Amino acid sequence: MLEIQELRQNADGVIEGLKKRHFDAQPIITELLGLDEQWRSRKTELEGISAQMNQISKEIGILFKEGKAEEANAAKAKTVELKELEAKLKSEVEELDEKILQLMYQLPNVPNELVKAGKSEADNEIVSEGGDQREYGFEPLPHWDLAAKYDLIDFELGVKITGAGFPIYKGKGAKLQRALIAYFLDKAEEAGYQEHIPPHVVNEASGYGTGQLPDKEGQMYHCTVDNLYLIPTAEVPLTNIYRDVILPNEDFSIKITGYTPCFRREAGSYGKDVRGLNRLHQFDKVEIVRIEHPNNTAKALDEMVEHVRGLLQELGLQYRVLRLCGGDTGFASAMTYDFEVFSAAQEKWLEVSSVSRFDTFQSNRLKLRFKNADKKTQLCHTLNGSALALPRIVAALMENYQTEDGILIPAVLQKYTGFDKIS
RNA sequence: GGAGAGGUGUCCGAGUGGUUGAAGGAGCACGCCUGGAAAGUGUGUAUACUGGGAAACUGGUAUCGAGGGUUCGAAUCCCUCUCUCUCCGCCA
Repeated sequence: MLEIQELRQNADGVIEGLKKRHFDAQPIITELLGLDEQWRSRKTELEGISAQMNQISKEIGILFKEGKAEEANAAKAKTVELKELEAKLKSEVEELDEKILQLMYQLPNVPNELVKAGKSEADNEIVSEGGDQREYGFEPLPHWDLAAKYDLIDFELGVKITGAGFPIYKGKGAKLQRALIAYFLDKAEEAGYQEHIPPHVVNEASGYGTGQLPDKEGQMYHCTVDNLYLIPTAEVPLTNIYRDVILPNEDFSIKITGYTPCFRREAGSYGKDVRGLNRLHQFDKVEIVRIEHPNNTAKALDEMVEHVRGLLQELGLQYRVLRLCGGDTGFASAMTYDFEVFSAAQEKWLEVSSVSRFDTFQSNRLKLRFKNADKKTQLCHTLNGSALALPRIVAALMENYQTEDGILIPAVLQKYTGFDKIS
């Protein structure tokens, strides 16, 4: 959520910035500022009345203490009218509050200055590329065929147990998952991220904290009996660790990581790119999360991008890094880098990581702050990224490392898998 | 799941209707004291919104788990929810 102060002081800047998303904020912000002005005047009025009420109550207390019951009762009569007025103003203020909040929820984050305007993924900028395209010398199989051929992943069995999008990994397929998770976590730890194993279900407050609620409710599985949500990403529990936290000084840099399964309903996305591992309802991911002083955000983002790049390089995958254009950048993000690996067998790029800076957009909701040099509280910046999401990495590894008689395991993973080839 | 006890500031802990944003203590910060330190001593020590002020600062409002209610007035009384602890039951 944007900061209302920012809108008051720099409405034009926000409107201009949001144009890069092809988002016309003008009408919302105009309405918002009007409501805000009303809100402030009502609020001032209300507080004046409350002050009077408090004063009278105090006096009544003193009168009773002095035994002047009659005067006290007379004073009580004065409050009747004030009380009515107070109630009326209070409900008006609350109503305005709610309207303002609903409008605030509709405004996405303002893109960073480096972000180019654009409508869709077609406008994303490729900022770097690495790795070589694989030459096969035979007709490569897509991963779903390889999964069947070597009995690594059983999609149909998953359908029987749960439904589409919940595959069952078997044998070396399962071991490969475990190896990747361990490898990613070890690399994150090496880079200074502290490992956490968070809950895989979260409460409503956490959903609001990172912005999944109220809007993206349909994306999450909801356990209605207990009103808990299955996490769509570790970002939710990991970032919410710092909900309602005020860090004591400005000397901080928090780096945490965690592996979790992720659950996404993906409602309405059937039929497109859903084959095999490309889009699942449950998948594994190692996430990295940072909480930074605003001065350090740009550097932190670069470090995260380099971290992910390092993983893809070690895995020997052909990849490219995209800086998303305004229109493709997530609602809460100020700037996002996507990582894609090339699948020669599917002849397309697969998104395997997304690294974003949110600046104060999340921390405003989370009430995550620090004490600055002036002893004032100030919002922290949050960042997060996948390092990495497993399914498409698995798909790319299987496809790119296939030979005619098996699938090779990249050198960095062999100590985790215990085998160097699947055949 | 059943029964009971509780949730007060950074922490401990008072407080059962009235100048209580909240005693007291600890911790922390700054000052005094000291050759230096300890001890001692003084002051300060929540968050948000809003008004005034260039700022230091200052007026107001709200906040004692959350939300409602009673009352001129609620940390204190009533209701709902939630969390923690103890006992019983169940159980990996």
